[in-house]
Amino acid sequence: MTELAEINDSSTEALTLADKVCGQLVTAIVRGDIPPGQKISEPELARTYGISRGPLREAIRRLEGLRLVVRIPHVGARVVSLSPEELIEIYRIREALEGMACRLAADNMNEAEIASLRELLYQHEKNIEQIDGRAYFQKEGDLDFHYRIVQSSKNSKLFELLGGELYHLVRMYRYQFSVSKSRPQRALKEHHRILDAIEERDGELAELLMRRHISRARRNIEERLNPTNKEERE
Amino acid sequence: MTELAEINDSSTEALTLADKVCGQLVTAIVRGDIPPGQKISEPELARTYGISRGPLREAIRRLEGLRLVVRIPHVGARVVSLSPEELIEIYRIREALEGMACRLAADNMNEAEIASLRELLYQHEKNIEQIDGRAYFQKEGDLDFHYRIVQSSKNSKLFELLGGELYHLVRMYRYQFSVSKSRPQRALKEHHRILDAIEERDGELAELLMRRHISRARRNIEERLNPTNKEERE
DNA sequence: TCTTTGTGGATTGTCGACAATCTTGAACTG
DNA sequence: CAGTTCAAGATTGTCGACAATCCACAAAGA
Repeated sequence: MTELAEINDSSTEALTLADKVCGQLVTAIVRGDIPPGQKISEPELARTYGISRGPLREAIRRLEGLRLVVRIPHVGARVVSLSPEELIEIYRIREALEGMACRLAADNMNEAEIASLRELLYQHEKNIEQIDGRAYFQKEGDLDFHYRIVQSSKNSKLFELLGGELYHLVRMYRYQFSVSKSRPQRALKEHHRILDAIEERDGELAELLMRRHISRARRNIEERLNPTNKEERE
Repeated sequence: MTELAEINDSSTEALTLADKVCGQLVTAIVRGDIPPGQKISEPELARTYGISRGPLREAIRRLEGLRLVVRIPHVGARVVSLSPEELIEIYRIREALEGMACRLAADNMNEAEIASLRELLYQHEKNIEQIDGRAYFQKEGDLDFHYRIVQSSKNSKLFELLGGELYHLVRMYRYQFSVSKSRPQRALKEHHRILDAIEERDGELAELLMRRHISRARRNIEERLNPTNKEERE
């Protein structure tokens, strides 16, 4: 977990209470400490985090913007619970957007960034070998790769979209379904190929490979959720 | 302006004050009543809308999530001011996402929706003929068309993304640069063609046409912002 | 017994006041 | 005269209390 932090606990910054608690809530929700569908009680949470209800409410409003909670006026907020369909939808969106990001990254990524990203992949390789069975770090590691590609696309709006709401939802899903360790070696190989294409400034190929990569992950999920009927729409 | 309302004033609903003011602020910002870059003073706005600072702050937090304001802790919030580059970025994202939405819409739109959308286009036609010069309604009208396509894609996450933050920014741009009346007839023709493709359930063609449509709009903007250097990257 | 209604409790929404921080302008010094 | 420091004012952040709304459960009636 490197830049993925973004909004996180352990903040010695000049952040406001609401921002700090918002970050803590994000990680709590993503990790499943607050399970999907659970009601969010303002008084209870306020006591838990030792703050007043004012900042807490602002934090919840921000979580709403991140699509991590759903709020109903005069009733309360609940942690979002992704349906399988919505999860697939997200992956289809990622396919389109990250494919685009990859193409842009091939144009805009500088040598240092490429080298640094390659280094990251080598570290993932070591992690996979070491912990083997429970590919725990790989989970966030994979997202790190994707995150940095998007970042290197130098398209700030794309970065906001993918790095903002979509990634938190994907992270949440990964933690809770613990889908990973499914195919770390293969995924890593695909990452290397994608980076190869970027290094050669072949944006078209990079986009194609990234789309395939995410598409495979999506089909992987679809099979896992629908183990019976093997024939998909294509 | 039909469904585009979404969050709006004139709400007799059981909405909370914060939600109502949030909607009012959205339209105020989109229409330029609060110009880009302007500082948002909490006490002043609270007096203006006749509410306390509490709900107002929550509304601002939501605007932050919609990317309509940028907030700096302990300093304050400012209305976002889009750079030309960011605007182009948004159009590139729309190209990818709405293209995808169009493909999905070709599969998932039912006959009634298609007929209704066709009707909308006829109304636009009449509007254009009537007011001719100042194609005012067409501005929101165009967005209505796009909005409904996205809606009919039946991909809820896609709808959230495009209907949420991206559209408000596009609407804001349209109002402020008043770029429209540029090519209403041509745009309308393209809309009809897109709908034709959807009617024939030709998702591939529908996607292609939508991408071209948005791409043209983007190039239109690029020329307007960079009138001198005619040679673009392609 | 099932439905309906009403009341009690709890939760959400709103407000005004206080504390912490930033900004601005003037006074002071080199 | 330029640059720095500091203090006053204003603004943002936080809190606790009150009002409005919803929910659950119990009691009454059909």
